Amino acid sequence: METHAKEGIEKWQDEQFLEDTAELLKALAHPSRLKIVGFLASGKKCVKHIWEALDLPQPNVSQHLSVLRNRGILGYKREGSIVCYYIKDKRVLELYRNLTQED
Amino acid sequence: METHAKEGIEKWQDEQFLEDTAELLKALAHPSRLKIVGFLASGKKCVKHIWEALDLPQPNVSQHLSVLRNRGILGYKREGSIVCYYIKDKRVLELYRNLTQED
DNA sequence: TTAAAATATTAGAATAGTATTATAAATATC
DNA sequence: GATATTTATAATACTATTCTAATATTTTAA
Repeated sequence: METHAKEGIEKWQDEQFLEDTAELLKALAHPSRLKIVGFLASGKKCVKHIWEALDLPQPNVSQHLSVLRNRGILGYKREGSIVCYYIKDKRVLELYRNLTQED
Repeated sequence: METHAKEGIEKWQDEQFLEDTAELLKALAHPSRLKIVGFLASGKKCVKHIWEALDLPQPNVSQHLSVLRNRGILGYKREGSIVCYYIKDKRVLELYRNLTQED
């Protein structure tokens, strides 16, 4: 009576887990993308607000947003002429809090 | 009466934090390195044991170990002719557990 | 001191990630 | 429709990462 297919297998033996998780971490493993995630941790923000607040060139931010969006970390919503991004993957919020907490 | 220098500043505004954290994540953001960390999560292991258990070429593992070691994630101890690695950075254990916990 | 075992390093080619610049697309306003 | 604003995409040059194969280093034991 197995309730899960991979019961008893350690996570590090699950190649799918390793690849997916590495992809997730890779997406976060850049100062600017981490900055974006940190900025979005307090809520949804529009693109212009993001690149102005973070003091980064607009196309650069747009590219980083697309990395985060394509890996399912961010979601977005068009609101008229502006586009607003938010953190979609709850695990990422947890991870970010984990990384920012003082020891 | 400030007890910390950077009080009141959000973490995402701290460029040093962003760079350090991105480096940490980058070191973990590879399937084989994640696999090594997962294997070491249960305790110290010697190099041969690592590359045999993980079914990876010896020089490859050695290179990955050096990445993890250089970034302070792993520590090691020579014991006679063999070298044993262990997880030195406690944050990484927390991160790994965070990543492996089921939702 | 030589040989074997364990681990590390190096060199090279292939691939991937990045910033910058320029341009395109979508929407809103006039 | 013309124009301004916002965001995305493309092209390029540059740098970094990765794997593989070969070789070096360290330790132990014969």
